[in-house]
Amino acid sequence: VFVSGDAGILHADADAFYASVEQRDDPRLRGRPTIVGPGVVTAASYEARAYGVHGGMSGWRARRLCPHATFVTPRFTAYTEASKALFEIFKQTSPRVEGLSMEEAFLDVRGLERISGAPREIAVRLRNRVREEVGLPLSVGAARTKVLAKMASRAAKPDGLLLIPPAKEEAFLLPLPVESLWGVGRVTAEKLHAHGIHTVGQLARRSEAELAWFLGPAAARHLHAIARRHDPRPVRPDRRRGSFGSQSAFGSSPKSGADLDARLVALVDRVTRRMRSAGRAGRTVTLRLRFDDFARATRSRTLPHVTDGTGSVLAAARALLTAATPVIERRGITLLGVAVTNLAGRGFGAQLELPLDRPLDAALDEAIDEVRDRYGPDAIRRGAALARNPDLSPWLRPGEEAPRPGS
DNA sequence: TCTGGGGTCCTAGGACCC
DNA sequence: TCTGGGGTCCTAGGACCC
Repeated sequence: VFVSGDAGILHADADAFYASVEQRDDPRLRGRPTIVGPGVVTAASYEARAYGVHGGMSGWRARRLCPHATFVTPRFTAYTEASKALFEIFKQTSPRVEGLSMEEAFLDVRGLERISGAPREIAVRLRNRVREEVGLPLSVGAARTKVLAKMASRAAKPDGLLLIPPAKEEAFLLPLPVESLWGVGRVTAEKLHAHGIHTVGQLARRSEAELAWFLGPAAARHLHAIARRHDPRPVRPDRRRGSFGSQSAFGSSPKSGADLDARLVALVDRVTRRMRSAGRAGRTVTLRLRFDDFARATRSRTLPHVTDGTGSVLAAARALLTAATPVIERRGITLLGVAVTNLAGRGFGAQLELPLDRPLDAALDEAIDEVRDRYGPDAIRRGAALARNPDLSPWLRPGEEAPRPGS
């Protein structure tokens, strides 16, 4: 017996997104190795990946590996358009869509079988629609949890579909190397290897307390759970971003103070422009630095008021840059970045229609359940604190007074 | 692996409060 | 001047992801 809820979370991911858009728009590129981004590879088509080219690689290295590849300069407006079209179809497929980036999202399709069919049918239709209406290849993973769905779509690539029924979860997951787990990178993999843990199966046999000794409590809890196929995180449709940032890298030749200030002004302008068009404002300004030896540092200041204004963000960023001048002169600078975090308007909510014949209490209980379901068991406590205290920073508007520290 | 640009989440220490 | 137990907020760094 196969119940749809058993593999009702889809992870949909457009393959080699930027490169696929380029191949779609220029027929000459189809079937040929295509690399987006001179300088650094931002995307490589699967034809180019066959030669060992991958994202993040320097352009000259990619050229050496695959000399006959076509190099294309990125066209971000085209990618933004394609992303919109993609998400339009995602949202028509399920009311619960959580975007992870321009080209990938989780879709909760549980409970849709009477309307749309079983997860596999939904996934097949989704892939067809994206191919026909957007012209892009889409890989889809379907499983009971987010992690499994994400890893299934990765295994399905390129242009594939993989559904993992609950009975097959262990066979799929346990033999995999730990580094293939979503969230395990180089550092964590090395730590696990040092403790004799190489496969997910070996990880699943260790206790959380043991892992916590060398991974820290949060990573231990997370990895312990997902190795045992526990992942209760719901698909969250209305997540809002937590920061706006912009950075630019430049060569290691000496930079004058005036050069740096000009760059700073441009960065702040970009960031605050984007904030204003998104209708967001924040309180913490972070200056990001990278030195000649590629070491990084950040300097940040939290303002008493949220702001989206070029002037106030620039003033804070300038003060941080001035304070950092001795370090910059000593070590040399190769990257400057500005970010605004601590954004207002990060709350939790659920709206329900309230039929006139329903008692308010029942509807309220239902709304509370819905919030708990969407945002986690902790959300009510956090949300209640916000609701009781209108002065808390997340709901401040630009210019409103923020609470003093300690309140 | 000689390194772009945009993000998320977690950890740890310290100042400060009752 | 030795010091309990429970908190909040800010800063800086780091791992990880696309």
